[in-house]
Amino acid sequence: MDNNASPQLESGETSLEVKPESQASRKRKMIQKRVVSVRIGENVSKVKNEGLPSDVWSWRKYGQKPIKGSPYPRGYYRCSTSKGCSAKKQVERSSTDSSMLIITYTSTHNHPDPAAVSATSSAQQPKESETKTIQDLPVISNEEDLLEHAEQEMNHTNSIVTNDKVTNEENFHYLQTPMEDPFKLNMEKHHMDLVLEEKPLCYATQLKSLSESKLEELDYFDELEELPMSSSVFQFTRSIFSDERIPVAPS
DNA sequence: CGTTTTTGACCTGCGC
DNA sequence: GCGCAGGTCAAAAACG
Repeated sequence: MDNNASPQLESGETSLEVKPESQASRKRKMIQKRVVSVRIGENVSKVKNEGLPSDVWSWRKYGQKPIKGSPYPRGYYRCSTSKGCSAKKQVERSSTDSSMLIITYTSTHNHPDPAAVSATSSAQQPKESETKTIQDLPVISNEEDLLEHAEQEMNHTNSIVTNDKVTNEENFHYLQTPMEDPFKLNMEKHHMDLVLEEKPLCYATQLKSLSESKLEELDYFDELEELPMSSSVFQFTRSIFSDERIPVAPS
């Protein structure tokens, strides 16, 4: 069906391997992954969306599997924005913190940012995709849904969860306040587009300066391999801005 | 009607 | 070599 053809070619599409050590200990192949930790805490009710800088894309769920160490299943999503796009992401809840969502991005988009594209066509939004696309989005309605799930399992709303060992590859994780549906982010396709406007702005303000110039570098490195950046801000920036904003030069 | 979600089966990689 | 676990595919159902 897909043009990708090969079924388990995941490892084949991306030759960039990251941290063989941590990955090796994990299992399976090691492709370039970006792990993002999102906290769905009490803010869920106030914060309406996202947290994922990459939800400007459309994702199609293609699988779900229960994870051994975690009581929560993991959802597998593929980019549906472009047919041949190999970008994928996995969404799962932290086994230790039910209020934490672990989103793992794999591969990169081989097509321009949908938001950027539309912006381009409109000859507007010269900016990136950080704060765009909000216009088409109505308003979130699934939030309630989300809340239900979130609240049910996370009545204890942790105040600040550190990214301890929460993840496996933990390339970099940053906490946000948004919410993502644990395993049914259908909203993503519908509402995620508008996302990033409220909270991201806060960071954007300061990060922007960084991102504007660093972003390029970051992306660049992203493609190369993980950067041993020590600055938390840096990491954060990367996560937010470069996560999926990878220009991906098809060359 | 077209697209996405759901769900079970199948495949692959790793550890023992 | 076997078993376990993770990741993906594919058919059917659901949804807009």
